[in-house]
Amino acid sequence: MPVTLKELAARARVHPSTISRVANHDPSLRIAPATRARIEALLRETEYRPNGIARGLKLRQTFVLAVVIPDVTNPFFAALFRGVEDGASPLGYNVLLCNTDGSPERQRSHLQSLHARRVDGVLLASTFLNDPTVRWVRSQRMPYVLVNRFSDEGHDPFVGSDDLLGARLATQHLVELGHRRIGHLAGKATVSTGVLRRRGYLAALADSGLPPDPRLMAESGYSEEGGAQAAERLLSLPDPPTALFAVTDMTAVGAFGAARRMGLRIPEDVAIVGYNDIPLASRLLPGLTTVHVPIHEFGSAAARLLLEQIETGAQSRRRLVFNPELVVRGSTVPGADAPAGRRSVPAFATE
Amino acid sequence: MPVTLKELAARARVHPSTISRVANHDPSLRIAPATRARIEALLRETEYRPNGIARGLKLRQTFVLAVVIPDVTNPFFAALFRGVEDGASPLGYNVLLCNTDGSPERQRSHLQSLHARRVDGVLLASTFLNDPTVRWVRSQRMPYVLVNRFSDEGHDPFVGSDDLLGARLATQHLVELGHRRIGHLAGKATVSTGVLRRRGYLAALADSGLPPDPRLMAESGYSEEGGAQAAERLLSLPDPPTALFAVTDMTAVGAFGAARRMGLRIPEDVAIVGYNDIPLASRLLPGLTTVHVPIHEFGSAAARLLLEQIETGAQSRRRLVFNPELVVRGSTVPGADAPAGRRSVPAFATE
DNA sequence: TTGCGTTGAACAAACGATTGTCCTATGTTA
DNA sequence: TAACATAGGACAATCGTTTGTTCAACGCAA
Repeated sequence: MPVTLKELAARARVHPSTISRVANHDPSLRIAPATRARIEALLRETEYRPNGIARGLKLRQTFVLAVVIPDVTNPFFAALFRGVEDGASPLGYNVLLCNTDGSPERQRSHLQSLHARRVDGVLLASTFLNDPTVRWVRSQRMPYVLVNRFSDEGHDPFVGSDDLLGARLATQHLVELGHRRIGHLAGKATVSTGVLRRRGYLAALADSGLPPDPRLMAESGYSEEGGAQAAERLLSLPDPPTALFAVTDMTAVGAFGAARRMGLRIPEDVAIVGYNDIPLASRLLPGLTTVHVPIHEFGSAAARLLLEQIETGAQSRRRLVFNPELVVRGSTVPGADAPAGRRSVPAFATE
Repeated sequence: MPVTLKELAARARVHPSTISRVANHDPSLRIAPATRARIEALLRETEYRPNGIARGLKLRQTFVLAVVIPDVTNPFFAALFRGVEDGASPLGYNVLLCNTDGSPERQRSHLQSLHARRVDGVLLASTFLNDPTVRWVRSQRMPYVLVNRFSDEGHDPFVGSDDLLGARLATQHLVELGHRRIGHLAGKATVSTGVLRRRGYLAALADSGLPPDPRLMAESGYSEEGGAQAAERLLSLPDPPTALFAVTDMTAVGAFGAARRMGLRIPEDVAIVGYNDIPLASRLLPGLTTVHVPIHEFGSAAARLLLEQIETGAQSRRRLVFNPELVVRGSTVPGADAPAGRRSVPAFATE
């Protein structure tokens, strides 16, 4: 059993509060040098650490954050988590990780659990548009930040990238390469990234005077499996697309597999563009052309935003939107593998 | 502010303890049906959830576990974590994730923090041989399980695979393919997997009457970067190896890159074998021949072992050792990509 | 000697929940 | 009617810290 204040107090023949004050370096404490020395020796000797639970109860602060994501097995979210931990850990916070697998129910139950545990704040990267769980979190006045996906435009503290722009860049790139039939492996209509990237795709087509073709858009979700199925559907069309813009790198990876199984060459038979620039993207053969976003910074910036709210005790509405950048690799341009190490800077920050 | 027992008690005109008993379905509680109904209605109406902190203080149980790993960005550890969460979450536990980046100091400070927080138990997958931190954890009588790596032979509850056997299978496979100069991208001598896999490699060579060549062994660590460097060193030898056994899939991935940059064909110029069978392994081109271990099950089994200790309150010494299986893919045998979906079963469990 | 300012700590009330024990009305039995 | 169960809750201690307040003893000046 770890040592308690009371036990130390008994050994030092002082009151527990005195030990507490010495341990916490209370500046308002007046104490005889000898007593202080005795107590400090005892603290060192016993390696006393205050019971975090009791401390949390009294201080109403647990120094625990939580990250809620669909699946840490997805490299995007793993990197995101690292960003959060790297941002929060040096300040003494520990971070809980909760996977939802895209289930609203699981998201909800995780958040209720986190709330009951009195975590100091939550980072949400698994939310839907108009998400009831987000409304619940708001109503509980529990500090939170939305990451990558938003829920209700402009209502929440948010860190992410300009999805519309990113998707536009990606699609534009394909247009400029001469593609006329460009397919889209789309995210869900219930998720902001799905909607915005689709919109960016359509906007780029419109810019170029290309007519949108509903048959060239297939909802793939965000998994490799979904990407493979959707890609197979599109590529089996009588008049198949010559290029695909996938809502996500993992989706694009699925498309890679599907194209390979169908005996199609990349990029000669079908060019593929992804989104996020996860590490895997540059390791594919050919490299995956994709839209780079600073994933790790999403996490650390979100952590900062969250900690800021926790410290000030005030709900923030700051939105940090990074500028996405196109990274051209071999999956669209033969032999054009880009050098690694790009960076993004915040495009703009409102409020 | 979330509602407290005291507030509910005031509203229901009963004592807080009564509310508590109703909320917890205390079987020994005798109460008038009307009162019970009134309280239950109140509980539902206010969506009362007991303050987890206060509860933890009283019950001396937090329902929080922690997973300590080098880096969740590594797919192996991401999958491991999922296994743990999937095993623990249904029982009401939340899981903290701590990354050490292989630093003993960070590992130590994380564990001290976790201990002060009174987490119910810890899963350690970042330990070294003869790790002082493990000894400290033991001395604190904090429930723990070592995963994948062990520290002091047979002293700790452990879940992992038979590294010696796995490495032997891998190397044997290369021998059987006719390779005579087989290099090893070795893990660290301070980590059990590093030592055992190296030993397995040497054992397989010995079995085949092949003399070990110190120049064919290069310490690569466990990162892709390290694997690339070590591979480049070996492949630049005047008399380079025709095959490489990498301590880890990520190391092998690094070797892939290095070989490619040197203009070597895989497997014609150099065959490569990895270890762990992370999802990435089957997506490489050619697919990576590797030693399959049930990563997700490592996590869930370890969680079970940990929870068992927590429930019984007894330190366990059970060791769960899974049987590794060789998965042959294109990186050793041209065009031989294995079907996905292998399974391992526990080879044996001691004590 | 009285009074006052300091010094050096002790006291005690939280923070919210859990749980063993005690108390007070009823109703029942002899 | 006295004695006694029993039902239905109230009481209070406790988990380990933190922190505002109080208090005894001492030194010093008047």
